[in-house]
Amino acid sequence: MKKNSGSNRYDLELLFSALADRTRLRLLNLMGDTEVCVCFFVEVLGVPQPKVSRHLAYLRKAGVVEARREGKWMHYRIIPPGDERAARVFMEVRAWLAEEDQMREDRSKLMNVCCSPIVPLRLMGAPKPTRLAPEG
Amino acid sequence: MKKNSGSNRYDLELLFSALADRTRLRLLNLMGDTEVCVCFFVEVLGVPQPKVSRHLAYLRKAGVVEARREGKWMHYRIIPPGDERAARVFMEVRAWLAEEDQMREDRSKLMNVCCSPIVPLRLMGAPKPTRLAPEG
DNA sequence: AACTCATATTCAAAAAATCGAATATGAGAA
DNA sequence: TTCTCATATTCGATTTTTTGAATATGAGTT
Repeated sequence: MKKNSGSNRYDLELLFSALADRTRLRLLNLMGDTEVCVCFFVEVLGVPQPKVSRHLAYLRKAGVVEARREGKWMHYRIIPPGDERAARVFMEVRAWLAEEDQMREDRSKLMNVCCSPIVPLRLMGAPKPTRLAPEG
Repeated sequence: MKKNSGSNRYDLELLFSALADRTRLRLLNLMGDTEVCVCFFVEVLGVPQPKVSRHLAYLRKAGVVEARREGKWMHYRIIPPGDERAARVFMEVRAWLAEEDQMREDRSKLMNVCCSPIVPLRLMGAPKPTRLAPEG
């Protein structure tokens, strides 16, 4: 991955590189405005766990998500960029994302997986996605 | 370069891949709302001509710029995406771009090069950047 | 036709990104 | 401590992207 040059406030290419990959876009879309446990990403996207982990690390290094540990589980959430311009772009991108068919499907799959009474083996006892407090 | 999958209206990754490169961002920034001749890109960015040409081709394939021939010169201009979401993101990105130091420098260098009475050899007789008509 | 000039393309090498497979880490349970 | 489970990281291989150098194209000029 590219390094953040740090010359200006926010690295444009770093952000766009982060957004230039389907798996990472799907991860961001799933986070939406909730904090999501890694195991749900693996379940919903149906990709190998190390792959999910690697892409989450990429997003972390790009500064767009943050992780929180809870026991053995890790929760990821989006952190909007501090820079105003960057934040606006990022917001628009997420709104755009949300309209794509695959992204819609992913979100409804997440809904099913976490709200259904029949829980997949993999997710027994996993902490469900929790809506984040509106910023303020 | 990635291919446009065509499933949905506009390919997100294709756009972000196009934006995930310094040279291409600088080219877009220089175009702003004017049509610019390739020779000016070469002069202002100070990079080899084939490199400029290749990146312009990339932007063309990504559908964000269009070329117009005028004799032996080629003019490039930005074409905002047809999709409303995409257009908004793209607009925000350009506004953000314009605030970066390097981008500012590039633009002022372009100003100097095309308005100064002392024209570099390379640009003798080259058609100057022309402001595009406001869309409508 | 031949020549010049601006731009585009090809080519092979270098650099970077991505991947699956295996392994490491680190927290809780026993 | 050892064991298990969720997640992270490393490894080497594959694929993709980017590059400089050389060459091709294509329009005007002579």
